[in-house]
Amino acid sequence: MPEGHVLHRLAHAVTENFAGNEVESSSPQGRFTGADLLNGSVLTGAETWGKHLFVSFASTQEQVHIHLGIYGTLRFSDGVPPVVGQVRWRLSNGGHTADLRGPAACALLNPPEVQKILDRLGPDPLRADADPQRFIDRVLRSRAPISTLLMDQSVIAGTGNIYRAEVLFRLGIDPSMPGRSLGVEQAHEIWEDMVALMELGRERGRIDTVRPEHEPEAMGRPPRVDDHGGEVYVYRRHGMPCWVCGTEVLTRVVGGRNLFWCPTCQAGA
DNA sequence: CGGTTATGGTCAT
DNA sequence: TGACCCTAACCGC
Repeated sequence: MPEGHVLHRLAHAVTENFAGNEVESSSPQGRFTGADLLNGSVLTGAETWGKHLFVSFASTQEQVHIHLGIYGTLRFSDGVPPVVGQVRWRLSNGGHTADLRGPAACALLNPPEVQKILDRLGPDPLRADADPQRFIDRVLRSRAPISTLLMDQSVIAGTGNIYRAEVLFRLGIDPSMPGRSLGVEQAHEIWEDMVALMELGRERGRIDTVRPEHEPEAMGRPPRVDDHGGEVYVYRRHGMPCWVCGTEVLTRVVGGRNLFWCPTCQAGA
């Protein structure tokens, strides 16, 4: 259940748990054929671009490419627990074990294949080497609605359905506004807010987007109860009153995904 | 137990 | 735009 902040945390966790270690690698489910080739190799590290995770080994130039898709998970546990359910890839050093389930992608790729994936990705707000100008330029030139652009990984990599809805709310931007009708200033604000929110998400492991004055304690309201975790303004709050103005939060399917917004706070330019 | 849903993406039309 | 891929959790019957 991952937006980019989760993948960055996972890269860190893989590195922390296994870097420098000879690892046992297997595919209990049998669908990751490269797993056996890596068994006994020394894992050297893991890195994330957008929602893509790459794991490196000392024995080969090839990297394991992982994309979790909408419901993939990578979970860590102590020791070596019995395999439960569909485990695509199991990585272990005896002391710690990581189980990958339900990924959209898990494959051993050579450097050109890795590069091909990276070439498709826009700047990642969580990477120090990200170039915000690439994002700004794409947005200001596009006729597509900003809500669509924020889900386009070639425009901005790592952002997903929660962050797009929340950033647009926080900046009071109508989701249907074409990218090119936004101001340069606004485009910069979107990037900066995305960086701030995703850094917080990476730190906490959950998505919190509510400003201090709208937090449960400040407003005397109960905390948000939703299994995605985190305090948010509009994501999955359709039919409920906006915490800022009281208007009913709306939802609509945009590009096959549920978009949420407040028609009053995000009334447009 | 079956239907629904999910922070995603690709491919065909 | 729609079909389809991947897995688990949750809900109502």
